[in-house]
Amino acid sequence: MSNIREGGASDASKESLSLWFRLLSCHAVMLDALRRELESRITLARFDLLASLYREDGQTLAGISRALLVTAGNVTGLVDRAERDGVVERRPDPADRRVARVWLTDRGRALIRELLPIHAKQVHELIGSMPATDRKELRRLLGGLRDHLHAEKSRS
Amino acid sequence: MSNIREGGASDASKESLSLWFRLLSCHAVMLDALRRELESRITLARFDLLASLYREDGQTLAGISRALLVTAGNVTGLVDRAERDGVVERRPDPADRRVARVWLTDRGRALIRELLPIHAKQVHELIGSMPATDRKELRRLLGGLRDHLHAEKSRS
DNA sequence: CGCCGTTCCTTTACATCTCAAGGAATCGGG
DNA sequence: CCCGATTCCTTGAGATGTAAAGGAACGGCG
Repeated sequence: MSNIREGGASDASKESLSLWFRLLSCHAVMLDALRRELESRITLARFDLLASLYREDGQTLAGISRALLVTAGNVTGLVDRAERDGVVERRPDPADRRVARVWLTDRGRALIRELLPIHAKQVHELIGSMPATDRKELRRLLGGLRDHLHAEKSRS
Repeated sequence: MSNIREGGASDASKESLSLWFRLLSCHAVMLDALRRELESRITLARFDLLASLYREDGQTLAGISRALLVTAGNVTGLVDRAERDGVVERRPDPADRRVARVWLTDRGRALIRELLPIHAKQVHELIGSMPATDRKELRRLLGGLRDHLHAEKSRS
């Protein structure tokens, strides 16, 4: 009704901002708690790397970059350090000499197998205190937002 | 009903994990879009710093650390670089010689005044494509989760 | 075959972030 | 007043992240 013209944020815009701040806040607090839980064993970035490889071993660096939503340059360093510490290894792709595929070592697989349930438990402890109804609804709406965002992104 | 004993994640735990992954995904995609919009003018971390000071000028480093949910050591460097670039300045606190308070310079204030509406507009463009009803509900539920998380944190 | 555009990975420079340790100043209780 | 605990900030090492540039390999097309 009002705020058709500019000159300050509209109510809808303020509401979106508030939603975004709340999402940021939830994200930061949860990350912090998860970091504390796993930090003595592994960093969060490496956890994400190993979890992604556990889901699909032998991914290319470019694939990992897309899966983890980080730049390719970042993945190079992440894999370097993980390889140095003996939890993954690069192997050449026989069909394409540009490509390096990354595989879990036995140690890496054992580590991520051990940590995944701890991580899941921690996430559930953080979120589980919400009423089940709200949790279901929140999950549904976040899925909707995620889909909207992806649609938005592919448009540009 | 089932999954009382362990041996794989329970349904509720899987649901929590899924919720968390969706939140992570929304966070990453939105941050990426926001970064692209502002990146030629300012980094996101500095934007957060200036926005926080614009809301309340003359905060202490410890206060900024709490407001931005980052470590004190990080704030030192962030303020160092912002000061080097002339958008903020440290001034001693007359009542407590341990404390350095951070103030926006005129340039810093002009910059954040210019960027805030751009940022708000961008956030609303990203989120606004959701149905208004869902948006309101999502905002409400994120508020609930945030409060649950804070309650959880203060317990430990 | 030969060239051109694309994809894949790495490298560089730099900003951001954490944790841990430490120095300086304040505060509170003897 | 003095001393121990706490608070505030900085420093240092190292991991994580981005953007940008560049080398190497692939693939298609004339």
